[in-house]
Amino acid sequence: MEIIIDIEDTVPLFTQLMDQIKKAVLNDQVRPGDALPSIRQLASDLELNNKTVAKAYRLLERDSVIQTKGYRGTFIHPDARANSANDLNAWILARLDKTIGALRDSGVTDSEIRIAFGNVMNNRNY
Amino acid sequence: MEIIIDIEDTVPLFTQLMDQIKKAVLNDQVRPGDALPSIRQLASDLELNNKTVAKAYRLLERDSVIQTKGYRGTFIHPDARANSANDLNAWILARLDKTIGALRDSGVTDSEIRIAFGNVMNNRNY
DNA sequence: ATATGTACCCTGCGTACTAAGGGTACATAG
DNA sequence: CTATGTACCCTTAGTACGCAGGGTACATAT
Repeated sequence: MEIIIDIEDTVPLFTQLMDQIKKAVLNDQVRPGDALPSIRQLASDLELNNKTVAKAYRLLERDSVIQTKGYRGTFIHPDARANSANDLNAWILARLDKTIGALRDSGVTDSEIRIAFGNVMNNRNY
Repeated sequence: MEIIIDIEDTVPLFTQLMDQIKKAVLNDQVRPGDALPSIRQLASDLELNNKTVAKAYRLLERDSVIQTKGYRGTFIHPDARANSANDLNAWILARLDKTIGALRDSGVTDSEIRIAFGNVMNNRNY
């Protein structure tokens, strides 16, 4: 599995990393159970910050593409193939688009939507 | 109808203005058909910018609390009482809270929600 | 000429977020 | 002692938005 990070790309580094790991899974370049480099190792190889790699790993684990086993390292998830094909962001977008579209159709301004959104995100639900 | 604007208040000026006009409607201090001051006149009286008053009027008209009749001026809407009792922002908040709560419950991070939200608001639905 | 709502240009200030990095520390298990 | 993931602390740069104001202009109708 060869990973290439382009720091000039507008795509965030952690996203580039996630995308390439998922791509490697889909292309059978890595298979369930295979070990991945440690966070620190990969960060060193790619000249990235530990936190950037850790972020990508954390999200990939949430999406069940990889599995971290504490001090034993990180491995490809048994269901990695199926889960790598999921486009979570597209799903989020569709859900939000539906709600926001309904608000806009009701004459609510974008400004009002943004303010209400900010309140919800900060748990100030009033 | 007496309107008092507190520029020290954290509540936005146009919101204070909207609130007080709606309150005057609910208290029967103004009635459907009554004329309101012109935008420029009210801005001058309250020492506000024309655009601030215009913004409040625009939103109040959208909410059918007032009616603007072009060069003839602005008047209280026939259904002003009922429409002044509506809390649009609470309704927006409830709609968004439902969608966002579902996303959060699915493990989506706030960061991801915010980014997707930004894309939807900018009609970059991809 | 005057007054109406409305639309557009521009500014400034405050706020809040993402992305990314630097550093330190911890419990775990070998 | 070493390596694992993880959790904090901090900073920096870039971006985007709300609110408010200043100014100019327009078609409308009296």
